Amino acid sequence: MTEKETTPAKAPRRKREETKAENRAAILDAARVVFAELGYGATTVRDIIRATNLASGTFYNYFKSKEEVFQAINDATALRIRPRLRAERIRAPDFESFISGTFRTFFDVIYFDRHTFATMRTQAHQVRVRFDTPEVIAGFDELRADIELAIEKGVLPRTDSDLLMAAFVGVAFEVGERMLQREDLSVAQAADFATKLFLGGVQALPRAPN
Amino acid sequence: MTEKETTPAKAPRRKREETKAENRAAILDAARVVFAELGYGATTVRDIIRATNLASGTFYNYFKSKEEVFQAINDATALRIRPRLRAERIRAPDFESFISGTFRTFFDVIYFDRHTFATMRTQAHQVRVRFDTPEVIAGFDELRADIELAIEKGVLPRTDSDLLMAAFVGVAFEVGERMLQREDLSVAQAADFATKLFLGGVQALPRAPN
Amino acid sequence: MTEKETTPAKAPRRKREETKAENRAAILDAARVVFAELGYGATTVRDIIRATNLASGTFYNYFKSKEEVFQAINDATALRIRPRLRAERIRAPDFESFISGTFRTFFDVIYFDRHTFATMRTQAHQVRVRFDTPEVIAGFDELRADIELAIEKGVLPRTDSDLLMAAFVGVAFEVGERMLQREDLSVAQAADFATKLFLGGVQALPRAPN
Amino acid sequence: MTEKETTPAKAPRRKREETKAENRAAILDAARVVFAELGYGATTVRDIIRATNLASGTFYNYFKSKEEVFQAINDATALRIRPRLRAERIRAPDFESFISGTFRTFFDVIYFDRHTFATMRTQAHQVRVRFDTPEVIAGFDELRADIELAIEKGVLPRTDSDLLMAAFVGVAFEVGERMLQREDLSVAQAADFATKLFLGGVQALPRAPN
DNA sequence: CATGAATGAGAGTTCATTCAT
DNA sequence: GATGAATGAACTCTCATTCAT
Repeated sequence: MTEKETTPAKAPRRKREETKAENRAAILDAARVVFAELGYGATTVRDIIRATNLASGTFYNYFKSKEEVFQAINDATALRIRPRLRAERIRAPDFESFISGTFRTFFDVIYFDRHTFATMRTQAHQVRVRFDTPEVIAGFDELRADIELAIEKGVLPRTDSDLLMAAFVGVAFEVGERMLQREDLSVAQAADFATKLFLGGVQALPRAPN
Repeated sequence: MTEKETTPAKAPRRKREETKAENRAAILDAARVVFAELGYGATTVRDIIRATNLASGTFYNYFKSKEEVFQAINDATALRIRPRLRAERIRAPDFESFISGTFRTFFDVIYFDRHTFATMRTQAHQVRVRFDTPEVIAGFDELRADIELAIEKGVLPRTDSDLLMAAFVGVAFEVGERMLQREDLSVAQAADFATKLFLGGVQALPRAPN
Repeated sequence: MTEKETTPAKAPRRKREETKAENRAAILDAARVVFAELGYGATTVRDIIRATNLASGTFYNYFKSKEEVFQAINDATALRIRPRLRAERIRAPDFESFISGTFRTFFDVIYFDRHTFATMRTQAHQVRVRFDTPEVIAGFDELRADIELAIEKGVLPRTDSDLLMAAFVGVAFEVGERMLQREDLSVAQAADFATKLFLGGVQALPRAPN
Repeated sequence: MTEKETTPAKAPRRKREETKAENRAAILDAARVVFAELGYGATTVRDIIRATNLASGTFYNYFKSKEEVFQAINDATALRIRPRLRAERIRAPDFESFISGTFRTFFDVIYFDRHTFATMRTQAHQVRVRFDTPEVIAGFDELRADIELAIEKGVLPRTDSDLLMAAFVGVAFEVGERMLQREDLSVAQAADFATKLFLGGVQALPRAPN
């Protein structure tokens, strides 16, 4: 019924909206790959369109600029990471499992998205670019709130929560990147390593399987 | 004696070479600022020249591309960091002072260069670019060798030295950046924090002054 | 029937393709003139665009470089010359008419294109450039095959066919050029001259009308 | 004496003039090579200087532009060819030896200069450039005067002397070029071929050694 | 005179963006 | 709404030329 007449062309209204969604998704996917390959600053709108099979003009029906695309990607990434991190923290019974759960979740996500993150490393001899935009970092910011809560409760020493956050982020991104580079490291192992380092320092680190 | 007065044949030559050195420095300085402002990928050679009062063609008397400028900046940075890190490690009597000395030195250097590093953060919605190019990383690689040595000697548990390196780098850059952002943190405090985290985990962290 | 009226969907498309064809032709025409005026080596892509009323970027929608334009011009020229030369040779009953037909055809074609070829000479103190690119030469190469055939058949002495070809080409281009320069020489006269020279040497040359 | 004091530097006056002559020659030699390699239109002053070990500024002490260099080269070439052609013509007892002597002399000269002329061919797929500038052609123009003289005397039929000249030039350059390209052709053979063609047409051509 | 760095015009080319189709 | 050619600004880089040394 709905398909019978309102659409003058062959495509029913629903089809149109599907196409729109597909085009938008195609642009976002292409942009993720291209940003990773060329770096954000160096990629041009044309680079993004080229990685798509859309016409150049079509891009502007969806986004005004590469900045807007970037924003959209980040929003989507944050949307995937943040709820999971939050759920993890809420569920955690103690500080230890709160830390291990956070690392674990983070490594899970980047492993799932490894194709996007992986290409980011291939720019040999070049500057590394990390997707730690404000939006992504914001996910960790909630974590700081919890750190501060833990300090209040006496579970953690009354330390500089901002620096602890920074250290957390640094280890998460850096160890995560190695995990993606290497083939012999599981998400569990990476999470275990980071967690032990945070809980007990180098002396507490897991023995290498070797 | 020969150095006392202006030899008519030598003075001019000296003038020329001085100008060249000045121009080269002007380009490097401008590049540092512009890279920081626009991000490495987005800056063009013209952006660099514009930040200078040289003619466009002059750039190419000194560098072939922005990549080469970047390389030169990094080489200079590495040249300042690596010898100091190496000296530090050699001097260190035990693993603890080896770690603390390394963090301390690293934070010292980036604090000294804070104007370069600081501007790098201001690119609001943009991807952060880190100056961890191969050359800089190489400085840390020597550190990995020492980590492995420490493991051999039994000073450290037989853990994954690659991941330990990664964690080290992550904390150094991330905590270092916070140190530069904030006005209430000394090099000593940042180094103390990072060192304690590495040696004893979060429980060992220093109490905040507050 | 289907061709009778303007299909609202097709008319626009046709317009586009017409414009494209026009632009391509405009570039080729401009290039012919500019190559002739400045010489091939000295003309720049921008010179070609300037001789057009297209925007600079438009050039690159059609050609990648001036080399490619040049190629296109030659292909078109060869396409006009070669089939005619071939037909001529096939039709020729004996060696004499084969030679006279070839000269005649060649002069015919360059006379038809005289506006292109003529301007080529005006570059006063400059090196002359001849449009004897591989493609054009290839037309003559077929002629060499026929020369060799004629030698096999005993119609021609067993001489150096490569040199004979060279002489043929030299005379064709050089006499052709004079023909275009002068106003008192018809295609027929030029062909007659060249043919007689080839068949009987200077003693056989036609008497000047004077 | 002359060396003792007027020259403040170590070089005596004579030395200076020698140096000047050397520099001028170096530029001309370099230009010959470069013109041949890149084609006249495409070569830049810089290309010429680069093929020299002089500084860029030095060029302008000798020539104002590449046009001027070109002029100088042609003058020199004409100076080498024209007197020889003239001597040849004067010496020739009859029309036959006049033609054969001219071809012979021309092929002699380009063979002597084969390194310059040879490189001219290597520009595969590119437009061929010939050094038949007005100056060089002028050498042949004197030949036309002789042709007309021969016609007056009745040695030659009263034909179109301009076309005969053109044919002469065409064969000379084209056959000459083949001679340089091939390794199995002597100057004598090439001259013999061209001469026989002019004197008796294709039927009179020399039998190939094969 | 030789030198070679500085200059800015101008080359080739790509880009973001528009808009007729 | 999709298309893709046109546009001209802007980019990378080279050039001819000058001139302090």
